[in-house]
Amino acid sequence: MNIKVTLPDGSVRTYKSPITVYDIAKDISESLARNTISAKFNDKIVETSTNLSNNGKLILYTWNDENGKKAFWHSSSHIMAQALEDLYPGIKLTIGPAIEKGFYYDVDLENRVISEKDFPKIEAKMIEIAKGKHNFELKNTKKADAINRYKNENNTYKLELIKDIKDGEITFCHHSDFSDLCKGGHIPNTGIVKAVKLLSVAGAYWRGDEKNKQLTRIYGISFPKQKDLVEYLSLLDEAKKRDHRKIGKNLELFTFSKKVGQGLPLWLPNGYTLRSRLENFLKDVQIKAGYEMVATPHIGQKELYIASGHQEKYGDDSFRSIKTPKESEEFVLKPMNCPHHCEIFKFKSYSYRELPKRFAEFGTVYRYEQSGELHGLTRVRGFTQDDAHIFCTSEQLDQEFKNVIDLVLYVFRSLGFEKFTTQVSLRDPEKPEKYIGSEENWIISEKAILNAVSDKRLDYSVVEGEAAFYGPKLDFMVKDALGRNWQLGTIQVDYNLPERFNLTYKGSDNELHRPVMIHRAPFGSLERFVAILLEHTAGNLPLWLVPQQVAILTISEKYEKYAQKVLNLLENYEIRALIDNRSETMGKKIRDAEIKKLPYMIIVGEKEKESSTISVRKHGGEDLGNFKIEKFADHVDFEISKTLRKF
RNA sequence: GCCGAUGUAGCUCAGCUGGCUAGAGCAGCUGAUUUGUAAUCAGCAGGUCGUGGGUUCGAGUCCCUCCAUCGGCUCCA
Repeated sequence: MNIKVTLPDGSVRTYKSPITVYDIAKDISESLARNTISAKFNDKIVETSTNLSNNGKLILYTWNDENGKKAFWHSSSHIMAQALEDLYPGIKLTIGPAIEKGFYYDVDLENRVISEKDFPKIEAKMIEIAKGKHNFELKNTKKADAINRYKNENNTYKLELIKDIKDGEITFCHHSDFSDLCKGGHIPNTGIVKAVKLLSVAGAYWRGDEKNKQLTRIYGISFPKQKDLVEYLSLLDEAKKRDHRKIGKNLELFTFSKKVGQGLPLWLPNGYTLRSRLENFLKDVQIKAGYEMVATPHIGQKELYIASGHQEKYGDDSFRSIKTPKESEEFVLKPMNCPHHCEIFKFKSYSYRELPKRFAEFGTVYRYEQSGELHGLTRVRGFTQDDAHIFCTSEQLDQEFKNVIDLVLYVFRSLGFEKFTTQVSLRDPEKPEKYIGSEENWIISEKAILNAVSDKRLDYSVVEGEAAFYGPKLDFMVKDALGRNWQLGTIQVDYNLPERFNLTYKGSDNELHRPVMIHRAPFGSLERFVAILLEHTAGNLPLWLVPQQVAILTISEKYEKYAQKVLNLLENYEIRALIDNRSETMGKKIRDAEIKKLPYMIIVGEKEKESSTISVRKHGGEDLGNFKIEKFADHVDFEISKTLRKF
């Protein structure tokens, strides 16, 4: 029997069935066959050794394809599992998938411990196995046999996995004398793996549930060439240099103190300048967008959070309430601003004509994050949200939501975040007890968000179970230097708090109606935003934002007066500059200004003083030559206008 | 919170298998130098080696507690 195989370019080839993926690749070209390490047939990942016996669409993958890497890394995790079984007999294997960069395997070591010191011997074992060029073979196994095997091994994890798979669909992957329950997606043989590096060891709960046993997870990465590994490791090194914690220290932006407490950032003068510049930027934009600034205290009575539902939801896991001399009184450090803003809305009664009301506040909030979760400025216990709550009618919801999206996009563009993803977070349909509010309201709000994102043509993904407990949300995610995703901007629809706070407005029908509330924060938090911004720019902040834009370097102390004059003139053009008049060489002053990442260096000496000009050097080394000060100011304006456009 | 690792001067780091008063570079201070596009020279000062306990004749070094940090897991209003 003949089968027709359609290739990605649309061409159709006819083969005698059955035929392996490898043989088809070979028919196309020898080199393709050599490089093909995985494939997809009719939307299902197959092995290169898989026999095809019906018509279908075939995509061949090499190392250069995402799916090729996936098969490569997944196969590498099998090799690691074999190495681990060899070195630590009796361990229990659980799962070992490929991830975005590399792979891991979760094992139950019982009472043994693996630490980084053990990596070299595991790596050596892996390479030894790889060199054996063992073929990966996927074989069907009867459910009963699989169960028997893992019963003998006393591996409850695998038994749990098998329970959920139908008989007839259970496959094991074999290579060398190793085999593992596996649904497939392997490279042809172990010999293709030439370079291996284990990266870290960590605890990970079985099935991701804190209540389950904690297993040992070993992360690793592998490559088809040693050179690729060396390149990857140097890339990792480079990324580490962009770590905002390091840059924050070098540029004297922020610090932490053991005495003040973990997760409580202290902003240094430079950091404060940066932060307040961001605040002012957003303040201006928001005023143009019809927001009104408000301010609320850092604490509120416990009753406020009982009313909002936060106390019930988070009370036990947050900072405990503050007692006063009065026995019955309890205050809570505010973990969010919404309840306060609801009370602001209640200050007076609104007519539908006055809506939407948009109350904005840079509100500092405190959340007791688990100690192991704290991370530089990206995850802290005290932070400032660029918060606002929009109270509007149901009819206004769609438009308001879209306006907020536009605002977030403007903010991101002004700060150079071109690469971001958006995520729509909905309820977990399995766990309704996690959420408050009526079914009907959830449906309306989820629909409003989905409408808005498709209307705005955002590239979004939908994740169930990630919603806030009071409503669904749209998050803007940006990666840090090491590729970890962080949520920055967020927009959330909420029908519940207006209900709980009994918020109303007078409609055109002279009846009272319930407003809808939108929670939104374009930065998310100033702390996290600054962190990600630093990692993105490696500390080379946008010119309009950087605390000091120019260093005026004097050739010698004789030119201090002229430098002062230049500084004053620059100030007239609202250019922020400092003078370096130390008794140091020009080379030294330039070096220091470079390290501090000042965008411009102005050099003043005899020449400049005589001609009333300045010599300008750009950060990074480019000599821009001699300028009149007005011309330089024009240049700076022009450079700023490249990133900062009018809202 | 859990698993693993780390913690030496303001910063970056050295200090081998426990053995005289714990070192270096940068930053700081003092002085000399008055400089033309990424480090001028000299001198000085700076550390109860994260904390508390233990083992030992002797601990920066070994063991335990706690604290903090890093990489993950879980969590993230």
